[in-house]
Amino acid sequence: MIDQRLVRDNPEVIAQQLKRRGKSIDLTGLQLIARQQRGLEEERSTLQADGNRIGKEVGVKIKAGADPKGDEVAALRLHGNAIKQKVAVFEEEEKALSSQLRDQLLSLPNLPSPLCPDGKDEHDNVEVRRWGTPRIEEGLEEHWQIAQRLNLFDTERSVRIAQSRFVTLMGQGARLERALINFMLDLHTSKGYREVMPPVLVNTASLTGSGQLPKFAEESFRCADDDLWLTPTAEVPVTSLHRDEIIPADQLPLRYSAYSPCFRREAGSYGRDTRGLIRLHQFNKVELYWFVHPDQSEEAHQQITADAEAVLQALDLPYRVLDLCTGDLGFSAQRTYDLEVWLPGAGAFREISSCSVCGDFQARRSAIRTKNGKQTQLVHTLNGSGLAVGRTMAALLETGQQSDGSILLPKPLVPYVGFERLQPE
RNA sequence: GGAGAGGUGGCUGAGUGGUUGAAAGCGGCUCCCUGCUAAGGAGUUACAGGCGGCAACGCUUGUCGAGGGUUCGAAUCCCUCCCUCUCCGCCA
Repeated sequence: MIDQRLVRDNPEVIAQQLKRRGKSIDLTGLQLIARQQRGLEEERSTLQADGNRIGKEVGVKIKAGADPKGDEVAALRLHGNAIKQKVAVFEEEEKALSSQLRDQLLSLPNLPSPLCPDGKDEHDNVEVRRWGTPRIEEGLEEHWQIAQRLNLFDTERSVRIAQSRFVTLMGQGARLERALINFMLDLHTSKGYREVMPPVLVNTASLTGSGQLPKFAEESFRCADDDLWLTPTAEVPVTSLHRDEIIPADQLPLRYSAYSPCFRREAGSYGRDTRGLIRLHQFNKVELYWFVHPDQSEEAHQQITADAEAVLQALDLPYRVLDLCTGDLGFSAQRTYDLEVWLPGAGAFREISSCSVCGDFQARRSAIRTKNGKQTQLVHTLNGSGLAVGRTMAALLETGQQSDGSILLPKPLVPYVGFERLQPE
């Protein structure tokens, strides 16, 4: 959420920054609401101060021996009642304005960082570096072909169990998925991340706190009878780990690595990635999440990205890093690095991690602050996939394919999986 | 699902109508003392909004789970809701 003081005092700054995202928003209405609200607040609190004074006066007089039913006290009561009525009128108006203001503010995306490259859509993203040598060959299979051939999952039966876009991993496939989760968590915890396994059902406040609501309700699965949703990413529960908290400055940065299944409706992606592990309603992800002092988010962003890259490097998977342009930035992000892994079978780079710095955007929505001496201030938050597990498996399958049809796994993974290569069972 | 108890500041925990944003303790911060030192003393310390000030800070409003109500005045009384804990039942 954007600071409402900015809306009041410098709405043109917001408009200008949101324009970089490709959104032209007229904020004069919102500014008016914000200013009216503040005006009412001023009048109301002055009145309330009068009312409080009368209340005290009555108490003092009665204690001093005045007749509680005498004229003097009765006059004060009358005055108190009059004030009360006026306050009620102001209050009602003020509340209406406040909730309007809040609703609209919650629907505004974060302002892009000044460092974020300007651009319209994904074509304007800036490649900042590459790692590894992409395997480019004719005749390589795509991961879903390999998975089918090696019997790693069952998609048809998954429709019976659930729907399309669900997958049931089996045998070596299930084993590999599990190994990858462990591998990633071990790698991150060895660098000081605290491991987290959060609830995957989250309430509305949690989804609002990290920015998925109110705008993206149609992307999440909801439990109709409860105030609960299936989490689209561990970023949601981990943000709310510290919702409404003041974190002592000496505890920052807090760095978490959370495994969770993730659930997304993928509304509006009908024809795309219908086969395999790329786009599913349910997938596994290991998420990295930082709460940092506001001065440190810039360096933290570099570090969290490096920590995500470390997984790809350990698995020997070539990738490139994109600095997302303003037009491609997610709702809560200020700046984002996407990691795209090379898929030799598909012959393309594919997003496997998204590392974002959100500034105080989520912290303000979630009331997460830190305190240094007397000063209370909002923390900054960062998140990054470390990594999307299904897509990692896809990359491993395509990268490790051998001429005999087996799949060679990277060495560091072997102790986790229990075998060196996947082959027909 | 049944019965009961309870939700108060960063934490523990007092407080049942009057100047209480709230005792005490812990923790934090500042300063002091120091030959009895894994110590002692003094002070300070909630959050959010608004106004004033370059600032230190001052003034003011709201907040004792949430929302309503009674009252000149509510942490305290009434109503509704939410949540937590304990016991019983059921169950991974």
